[in-house]
Amino acid sequence: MIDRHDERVLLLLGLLMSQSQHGYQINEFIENNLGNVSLMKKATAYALLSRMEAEGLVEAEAEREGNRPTRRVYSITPEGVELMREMGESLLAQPVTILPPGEIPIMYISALEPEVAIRALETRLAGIEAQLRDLEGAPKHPNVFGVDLAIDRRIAILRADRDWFASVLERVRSGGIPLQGMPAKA
Amino acid sequence: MIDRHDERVLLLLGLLMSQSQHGYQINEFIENNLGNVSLMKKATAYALLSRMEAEGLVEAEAEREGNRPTRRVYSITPEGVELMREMGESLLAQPVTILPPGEIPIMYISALEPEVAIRALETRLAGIEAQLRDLEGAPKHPNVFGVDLAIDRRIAILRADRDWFASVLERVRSGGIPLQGMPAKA
DNA sequence: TTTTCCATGTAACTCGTTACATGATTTC
DNA sequence: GAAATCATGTAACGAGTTACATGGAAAA
Repeated sequence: MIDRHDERVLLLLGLLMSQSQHGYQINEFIENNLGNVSLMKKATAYALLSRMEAEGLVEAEAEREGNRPTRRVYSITPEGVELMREMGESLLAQPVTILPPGEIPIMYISALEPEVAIRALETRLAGIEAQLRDLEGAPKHPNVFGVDLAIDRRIAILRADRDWFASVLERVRSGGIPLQGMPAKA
Repeated sequence: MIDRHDERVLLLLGLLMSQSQHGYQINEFIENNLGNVSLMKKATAYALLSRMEAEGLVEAEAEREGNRPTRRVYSITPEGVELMREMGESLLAQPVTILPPGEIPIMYISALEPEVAIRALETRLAGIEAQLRDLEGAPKHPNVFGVDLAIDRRIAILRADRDWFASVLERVRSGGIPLQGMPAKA
């Protein structure tokens, strides 16, 4: 079972690999540049960083600039580099179960009235296309390792989803999927 | 923000729509037939059902067969039917953010040694193809509403993922994606 | 002068899972 | 006689999010 947790550790290690940073900085970067890749929140990042410090994956050095709040600048340790190497490989190799949200309402399409189903599917399609435009038009990060690559994958998946919904809509319109509405309670 | 929670309510309502059932029965059905669509666990189902009863979406009737443990047979109420109608439509219309797991290691592909990356990608591809075969060969549920439809969507998405990984592997092999391994720490 | 930015951290809460308790009964 | 099945439920735990506390500095 691999989950988001390991990926978050990997993400932090990777960010510290390119340069030593403090928590605030890391969180800003994630919010500003990686919104399409990770949803990790500030509190989680801070907590993970100090846990990783306890595990020896990173080490912190206090630093004060002017009289701004003291900041803890984290650097990756050799153990961290080693773990990143291992995780990078093993997580990449591991096929992940994509159980996309939104499967349940699909199961029950046939319980909807035809016009209702068609309207809902049209809305869904429009929404997916908006997401696609958003991703396709997202600012590029050519210098920041493979963010663009990761986004490219999301685009590929989204396109497949769009095409799938389009074909279902078509089938519903042409009566290929019989909709009977809600049957009376047994 | 729609999440898995609403979908679970919808799932339970839908299951009770086709027939009144008790918790154990529902859980068995999910485990045996809906493993590809929902991962909801027993304890969650039981808790949700009693919460839904408190909300008036379902009602329970105690029933004892022989001297087996008494079971609580749930039936959907008119309020439940109404909610299901609403949720079915709104959740279907709502585009969901697919933030597939596995994006982070992709970001860091370029930090791997070429042979390592290629090996990992090959493993990943093989794993995805295994998942695909598994889904494509999954037992059909022609009588159980749209399970097959939902699985069809997963297949479409998985195929896109497979193709994407295949093309990345190709690009890595041909040097289209430069891999430099881990840079020395700054 | 009030708001926003910097910077870290804690506390409360939500949601779901695992594991356990119970007790009779059929199966091995 | 031990183990799995039926049937429901509770308790403990884990992971992550929201919201808050703090306090100086810069910006509106």
